[in-house]
Amino acid sequence: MKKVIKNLIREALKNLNIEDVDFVVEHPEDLENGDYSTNVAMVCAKNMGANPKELAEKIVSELRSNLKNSKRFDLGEISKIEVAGAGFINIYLSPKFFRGSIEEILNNKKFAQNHLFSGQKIMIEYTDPNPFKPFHIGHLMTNAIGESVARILESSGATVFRANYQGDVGLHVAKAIWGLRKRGLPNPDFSTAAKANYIGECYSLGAGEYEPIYLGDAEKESPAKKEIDAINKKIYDHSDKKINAIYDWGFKVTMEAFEDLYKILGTKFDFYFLESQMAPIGEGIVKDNLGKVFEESDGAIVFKAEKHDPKLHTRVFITSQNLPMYETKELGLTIEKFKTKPDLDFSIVVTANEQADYMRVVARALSLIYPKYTDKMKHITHGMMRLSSGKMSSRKGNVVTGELLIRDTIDLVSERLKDHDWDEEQKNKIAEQVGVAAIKYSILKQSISGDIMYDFEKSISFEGDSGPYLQYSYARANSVIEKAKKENILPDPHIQDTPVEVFEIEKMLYRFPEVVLRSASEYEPHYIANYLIEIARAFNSFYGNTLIIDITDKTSPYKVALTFAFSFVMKKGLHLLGIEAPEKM
RNA sequence: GCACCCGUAGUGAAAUGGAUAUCACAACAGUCUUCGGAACUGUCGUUGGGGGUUCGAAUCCCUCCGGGUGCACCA
Repeated sequence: MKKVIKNLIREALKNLNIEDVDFVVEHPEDLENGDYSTNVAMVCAKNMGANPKELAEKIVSELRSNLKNSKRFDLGEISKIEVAGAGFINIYLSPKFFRGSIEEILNNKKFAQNHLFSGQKIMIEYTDPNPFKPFHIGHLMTNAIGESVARILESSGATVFRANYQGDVGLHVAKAIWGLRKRGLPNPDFSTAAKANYIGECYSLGAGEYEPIYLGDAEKESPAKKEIDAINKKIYDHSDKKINAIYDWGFKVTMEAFEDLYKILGTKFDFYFLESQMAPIGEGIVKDNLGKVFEESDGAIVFKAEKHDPKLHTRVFITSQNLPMYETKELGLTIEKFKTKPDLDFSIVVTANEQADYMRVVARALSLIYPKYTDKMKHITHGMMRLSSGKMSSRKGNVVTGELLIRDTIDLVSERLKDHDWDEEQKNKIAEQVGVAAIKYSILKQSISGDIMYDFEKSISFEGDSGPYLQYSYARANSVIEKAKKENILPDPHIQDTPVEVFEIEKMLYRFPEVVLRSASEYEPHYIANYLIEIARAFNSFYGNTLIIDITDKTSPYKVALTFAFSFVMKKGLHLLGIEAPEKM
């Protein structure tokens, strides 16, 4: 439709002998100002030194006569063209157009899909929790964003591979194992989640004890540090059977606990990469390029990125102790991804924005070594989940674990569901879906770059601008459809008897594909979240003010069709956010 | 200190350089005979300060103020 309007205007300009210009056709913020609006008159007037309003009137009368005469454009889909404000031309679509769009939504299974990434293979890495450490709400944020972006890309024609990258070795593991030896292993009867939680506590204990002891101005190495460093060495060289046993047990428990969470969250990873396996690959790359890209400095191997870009800085890749840093493992990881899927068009990594600068340095090093990957790496950074009381750190133990947040939220939902006489299993399933929706929506409703304040008191919302509100409106539409079936009123979008009024909801549903396209091109799920809130509000308003099911009403089949179209778009939209749409709640 | 990101009602957010800056929460006032009140209808209230570019600025540029993150052997 947008293209049709643009062409119409171009033709009008040609007839009026006005030079073609760049102009925009967009949806005005307020539906009062039409369905589409253009600034063409203002742009032309500026070039010609003319009065924008007068010019707009001229263009409009030309448009009107073209619409009447042209066989190409007289589709009866435009009902009104007006000049408004400082010289805007507002275009109002006709009921015929809206009714056609409802039919399109009902009949076209591929409605809402676009071809932005058609045929492309994309790997997206997100979540990245570390075994032996808690799954905190930052991981929840990365997971929600990564999963949503993955689904949006799929809906734009891409084949997406989901990847997870986990730190299975390193000091954090030694700290957790030190804590486990101090406190003993947990009760074997504990659930997987409780065991994982226990391991997280042991990690915090070890991390706390590892810190130096402060004595006035001086500081002293803690006795635990030596022990933890010794454990760390044994983990690397697998020399201690007892430690190996604890390691294998702890690794299995935490990975299983993560897997349980992914299931609740609706993520299924295709590939798992482990840091310990990336390290030797990265080391090989660094050593092969020593003297070319990397250089020695104070015994370490570094990359002086500022030589290539003054905004970048030097980073150590291999320490003076000959240990590979995270940077080196990241090199190995990227290469390994392209080795796993050689026909990958590009590879996306999703992390918090604190990693933005260092990723730029790594990407620079990589593109010097493998120029062919330069345009195939994309880093998406998001804001941080933060507490009112400063930065969250699993080292300090002041974390809200993701598992705890999910469980508490689900409990809240269960409380509200307890009066329904559905069976327990169904209730639990719905509570899970609604709880996850509340959490995910609170993350995805805003632009990914912003930080999210997590407030213990307010927690998660279920009303108004919330995930459950979206699900509620879907469930409501669904129950209307159920009732229509019973009354034997079949949805029919193209009957002659349609309501005189065009509802707000009709004016919004046809815009869904544009919203998805924009979300895909900017990697920003929040456009979809905002759009869904708008249509949910419009539908609830329609529902509240109109009787949909009414045998005596000839327009009832159309209203049922409209309800169908809404429920289709809502379900699809929720899916793109990684949120389930329960039939009832 | 240097680099990057960010300042929008009491709170959380939205807004391709476009119109009277949008939405929710909170607060206040209504709706409860129709299909699910996790709802609907209203009221209230906002672009950190100062310059500039533009027909037009929350948006672009400069500057000041305030916040966050990163900056050599952690991940």
